[in-house]
Amino acid sequence: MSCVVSRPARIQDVAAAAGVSPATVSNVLNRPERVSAQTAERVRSVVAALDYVAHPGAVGLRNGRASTIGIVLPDLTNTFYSRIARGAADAAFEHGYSLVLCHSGDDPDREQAYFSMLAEQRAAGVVVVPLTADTGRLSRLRQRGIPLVLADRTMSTDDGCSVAVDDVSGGRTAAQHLFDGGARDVLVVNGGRAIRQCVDRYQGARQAARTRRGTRLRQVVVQAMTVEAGVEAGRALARGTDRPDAVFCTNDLLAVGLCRGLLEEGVAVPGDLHVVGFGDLDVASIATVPLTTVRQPVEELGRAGVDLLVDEVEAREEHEHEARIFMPQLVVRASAAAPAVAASTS
Amino acid sequence: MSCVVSRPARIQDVAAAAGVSPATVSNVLNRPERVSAQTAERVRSVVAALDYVAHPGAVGLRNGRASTIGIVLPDLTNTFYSRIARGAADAAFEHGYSLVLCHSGDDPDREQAYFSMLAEQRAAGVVVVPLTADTGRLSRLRQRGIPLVLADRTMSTDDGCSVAVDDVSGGRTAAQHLFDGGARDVLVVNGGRAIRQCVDRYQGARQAARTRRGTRLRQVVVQAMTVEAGVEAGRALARGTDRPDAVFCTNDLLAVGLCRGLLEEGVAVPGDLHVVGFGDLDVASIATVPLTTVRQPVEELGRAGVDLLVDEVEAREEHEHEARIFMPQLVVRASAAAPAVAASTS
DNA sequence: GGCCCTTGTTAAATCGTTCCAATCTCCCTA
DNA sequence: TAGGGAGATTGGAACGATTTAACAAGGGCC
Repeated sequence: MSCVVSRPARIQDVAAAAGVSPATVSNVLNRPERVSAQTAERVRSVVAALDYVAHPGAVGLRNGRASTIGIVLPDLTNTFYSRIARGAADAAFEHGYSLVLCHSGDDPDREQAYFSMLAEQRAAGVVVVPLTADTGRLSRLRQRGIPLVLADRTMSTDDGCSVAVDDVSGGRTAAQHLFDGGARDVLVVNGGRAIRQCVDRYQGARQAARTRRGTRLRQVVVQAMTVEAGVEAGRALARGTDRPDAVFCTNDLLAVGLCRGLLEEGVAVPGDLHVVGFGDLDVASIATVPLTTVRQPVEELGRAGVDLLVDEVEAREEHEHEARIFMPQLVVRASAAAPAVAASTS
Repeated sequence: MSCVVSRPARIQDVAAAAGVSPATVSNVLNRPERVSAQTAERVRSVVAALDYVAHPGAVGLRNGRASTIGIVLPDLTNTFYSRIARGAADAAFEHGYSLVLCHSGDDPDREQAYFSMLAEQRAAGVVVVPLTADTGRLSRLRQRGIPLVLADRTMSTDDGCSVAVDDVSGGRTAAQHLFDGGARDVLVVNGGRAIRQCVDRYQGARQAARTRRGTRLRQVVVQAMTVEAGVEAGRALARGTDRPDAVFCTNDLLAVGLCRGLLEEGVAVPGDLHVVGFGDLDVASIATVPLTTVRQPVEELGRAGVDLLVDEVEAREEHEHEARIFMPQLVVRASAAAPAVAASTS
């Protein structure tokens, strides 16, 4: 077998072929203004002919910084995180960085090991969805001179950029839709107080309720945010008295379960009761009763994280830290009807 | 603000502190047998004290190969691929490689661009789920001296390693379960002939049918492998005459839809009809009728891909290309009952 | 004509490792 | 005691780029 391995061209090869020094080639590529027009032209044609591309490793070594961005995620299996990864991958590709995937699997030690690894390879920066709110480990990275962007968490803009979804707004949107559909008495089926997202979403719903006179907002907290918990809540609701007009479940699994529990007990969705979920998981669109829910621009989170990072790395002085907040959007499906043509708006 | 950026230790710092040359430090770390026990001891303690770790970029430059593995995937949004990524990330972490995430988004040009990028940075190797069967672009990578492992596709072991799931076995397992449950007349609801997986799964089902006397296996091909198509198939089935005892849907979306279509028309699952799906998507476990289905060890695919790659890179001569095939497993849930205690087996 | 300034180009140092070949030590043997 | 050899250590040249400082060459000015 003829197995000719063609060595990629080095800067010296280009220099020799163009009859200039390596320094000039580097100048043509990086600071064209320092080089005469005809030299530049000649060099460029050789670059094209030899298909020359600078070796990123060598550049990284010399510049003290690799053209690499790390993304540290708790769990790739969760579509929320894999969608962040997807957005980050797109943005990194567009900016010409390579993205190092770090999946910590909910293990703080492994997360820490990834931080060290990224520091060792002098990554240009890191986008991280941290496992815990403990900022100590994060700031150590920053001390090593590696810029950091927080995703799905916020932080003071003194310390760096962050990107997140506005859960309060999401909760408000969901509740508003129910009220606009004619509901007066809305129940929020919510996860525990310890989960920031749950607290925010409920707070948003309360805001919506406050602006409508004569409405009522109740809350019930479930043990787990799973389909099973939703089924149980649905059954309880169907059997109980004082049933609300509509339910806002703070995630889609709960909502799917709730619908199922209600249907089992003969309560029709959306006939007897409107239901809104949160998250727009795949299951929302394919559920028996397609779910009206709130979609988060998750890919945008990853994308913006990388954008901000690249800005920080490349603009250096001019860069200003920023906390970018994304607004979720309502996706209307069958489980909660479109707003009746309300008298108030037209 | 006191912003002391502590420079990481270099090999020279270690050498100086231990009173030896950089070469000796390198030897201690890479070829301990060449160095006396006491020197090694001294150097090692300094390494620990200074927290020294070799700069991967410099190592890569010197060795002509970075400690980086690329993973090229069509679409991170698809859990099949993100689970591959997860397995690959775990394995890469264990082997001490960093994993560069390349999401081609079903765009061949972008896939090609990633190949070039990985070649430029002298990646140690690439795990790829290729968009097309066109091996030209792949072999070009190999010509650049970069080992390649194919995932979810097979190739001649002359050209490299590959990892895949045995869809024939999966189809057989699914059908066997139905026959073991007492079915004599099984319908396969399948995707198009153009999809390799569909063909294989059906073939497996046929094998299972052949080994049982007095059984019948039919097939119906649907336009798309979606819930909607499944619903339609379910309704048609319920209304039609000559209804089978059991149905094997070659993916879970079809199966979920089928169950729904059947139930709408008053056919009970598993009461009147057993249903088996394929894939074990999230939706399988949370569907109204929890789905008996076939689980593929997808994470193992990514994990094994990286393992094989690392073996090829590190064992060099001794490495033998390998086509590793993984066996899917049946997950029994409600939609198809556990086998009756058959007279034949006991 | 000598001096200085500008413009374009380049030699050489540097980044942090690895590895080959050379050197140095020490001990054993003749 | 000189010579030889084994074992441990080290100097220095890569690897492939960037960048600083220096150097020619040409032009304007006194």
